[in-house]
Amino acid sequence: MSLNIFEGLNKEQKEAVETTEGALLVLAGAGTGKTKVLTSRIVNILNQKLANPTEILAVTFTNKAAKEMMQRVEGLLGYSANGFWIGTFHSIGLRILRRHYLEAGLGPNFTILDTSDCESIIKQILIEKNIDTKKYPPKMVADKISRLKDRNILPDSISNEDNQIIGNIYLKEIYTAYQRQLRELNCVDFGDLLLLCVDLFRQFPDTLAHWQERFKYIMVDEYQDTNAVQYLFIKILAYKHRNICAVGDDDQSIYSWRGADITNILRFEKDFLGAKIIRLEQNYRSTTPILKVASSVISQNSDRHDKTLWSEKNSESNVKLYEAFNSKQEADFIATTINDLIRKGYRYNQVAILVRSAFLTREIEERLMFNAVPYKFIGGSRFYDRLEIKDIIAYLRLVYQPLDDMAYLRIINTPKRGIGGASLDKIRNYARSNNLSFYNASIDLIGKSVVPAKVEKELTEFVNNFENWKKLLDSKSLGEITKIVAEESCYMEMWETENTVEAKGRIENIKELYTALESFSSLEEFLEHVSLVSDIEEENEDNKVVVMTLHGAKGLEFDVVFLAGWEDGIFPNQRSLEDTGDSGLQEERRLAYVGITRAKNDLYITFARNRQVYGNWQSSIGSRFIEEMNYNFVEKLNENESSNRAYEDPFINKAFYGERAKTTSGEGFAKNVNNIASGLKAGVRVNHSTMGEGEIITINGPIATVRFDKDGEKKIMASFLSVIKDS
DNA sequence: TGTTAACCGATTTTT
DNA sequence: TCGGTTAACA
Repeated sequence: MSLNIFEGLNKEQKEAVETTEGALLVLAGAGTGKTKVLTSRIVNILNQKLANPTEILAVTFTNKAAKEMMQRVEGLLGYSANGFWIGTFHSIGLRILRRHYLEAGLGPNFTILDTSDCESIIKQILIEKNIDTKKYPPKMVADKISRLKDRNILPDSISNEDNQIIGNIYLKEIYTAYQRQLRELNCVDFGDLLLLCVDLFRQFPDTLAHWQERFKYIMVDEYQDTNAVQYLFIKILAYKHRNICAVGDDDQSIYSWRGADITNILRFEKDFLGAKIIRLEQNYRSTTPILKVASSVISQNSDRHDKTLWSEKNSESNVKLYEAFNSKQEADFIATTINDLIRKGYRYNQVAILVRSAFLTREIEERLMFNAVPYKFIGGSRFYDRLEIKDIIAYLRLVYQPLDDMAYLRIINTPKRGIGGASLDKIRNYARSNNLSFYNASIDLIGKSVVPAKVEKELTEFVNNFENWKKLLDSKSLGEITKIVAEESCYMEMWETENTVEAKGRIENIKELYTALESFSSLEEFLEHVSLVSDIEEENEDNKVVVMTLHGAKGLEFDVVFLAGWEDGIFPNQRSLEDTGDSGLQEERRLAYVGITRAKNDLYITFARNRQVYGNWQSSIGSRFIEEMNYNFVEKLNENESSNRAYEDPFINKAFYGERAKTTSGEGFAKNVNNIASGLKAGVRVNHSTMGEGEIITINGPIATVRFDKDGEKKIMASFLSVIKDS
């Protein structure tokens, strides 16, 4: 057993596995076998008896990655890895918080709120503070707080710069109120899972010492995606033994907008002095042409660890580039090409279509359907996020924890029980003044005639139901209990009476939930799973083409990949450039790199010169990333085809085939092509849905300066303007 | 309290 | 264009 873990490892991989002591950064390019290194390394440490399984901490970002690591370790060891500290950052944080909940200022059995729960709390706070939620959407504010948490900033330590004004008050006030509210509800959000851990370590040195002592070896996967808190969490824990191994690829850092800080990986050597760096550059996934194209694009980025992937998989087949006249033609090309591939012996599930934004899949899906290509879209709404599932889970949460006001509020009037805003206000007041949860207040209120008799009757039934359901916990399985809950609450009936296709789907989902529940041994375990895991395990190995966003494809590989919608403005995404300038462009480029390196054998890149966006046609030019590709390895599929030259605009053709203004933020004529095609230019009278009519003064790419008849000069998004035709 | 009409706004989403 | 949210009604 102990000998064969080195079998099949290349020199660098072997070195990484053998380097157990000190700080080690493994720069693992796409497809270079990083999981293999991590798992072999864990097993090597165990084999050498350097540590017990519980003294090794291995953190990942996704449950999927954690699960895979677990399974591969088990495969190498030959026994179960249950009890190993292999998990996502959040699940590890949770494990620690559960043990130290009092020190962390939490109650027992605290619950984890999802993003939408958090947003509704923020919304409540904004309304209470008289802030216009149209001007300051709760989602935006929640996002700001979440980013602060990513950076290890609690309300007290917020800097002046970060303490923005929201309406008439400071962000700090909202953040403080939010945290107070979470604690009152005995809840944490995702950010808290790590933030509170780090804070706990800061406040309780003994507790920290215990964990520092314990974890002799620490490993971090996808290090390029760590945020400041995660970095701190790891760094603090590694302080005692100083054995930290980070594995990642700065070129695949694509989550900065979620707080990931690429500088963590870029400055690893400075943070961990004496750190060793090992580069894994041999790629076992893609053919040489694919890697050449990937390298040529990513090498345009300035802020990166230099490395070059190579492969022994040579191929005659270059990367294929297809230019479509419009998005329909692009989608048809993809669908018919897939059908050709199937005829050549490929299976549907070897093929993936990846796009920058989810809206791009709409037309593709339509043409796939038209051309009878079976597909599945991955990403969309997650199982546990579905309305009906969240409702049922709210019932279960309230069975488990009567203090859970969020759950109560969600379902008290679902299905309709005639308990609306007015009655709820009375319950809320009673609960507040008696310091009770909504549920307990409801129990108290029965017989007090505070609420109308009809409401009181409904409340009685509601409470009685819950008391009965609680009694079932010991005698029945979770699936059975849930079925009883769904039926006795009349929740199922609500959908059954609707009798639409949609309602039928919801009923199916709920039934699927019954089944899924059977694999959990306790309600507690299930509720924890729901909070930290986004989806029910998908075991279906359907033979279908996969359609998803580039972000969703990270970590996956396919024989054939189609990268669609490579148009400037769409990819790289306009907003990304506007918001974050050059660093935004670099991240988009990394996204391109991630997309390209998903392909094992065949890669198709497509773009459409005309595309319908939000109902109106937009003209675009090819993505600048296309021009960055090494053309020795690119085959233009329709270079001389004249049939799709219906849109013969010499200006646009020049923009695509000729030189382009070399700017990072996309200024210059290239981006104005869209505007010119839609008739937007200086001097033209335009209409804006809220500002009314006005005249364009200047226009630069997506931003137009317009003198409005009513409000004077304003900068406005060009896409929101429509040309007024003179009569 | 519940239903309908207009209105706005619109990337990416591992936990 | 489309879907989610709000404001106005019945």
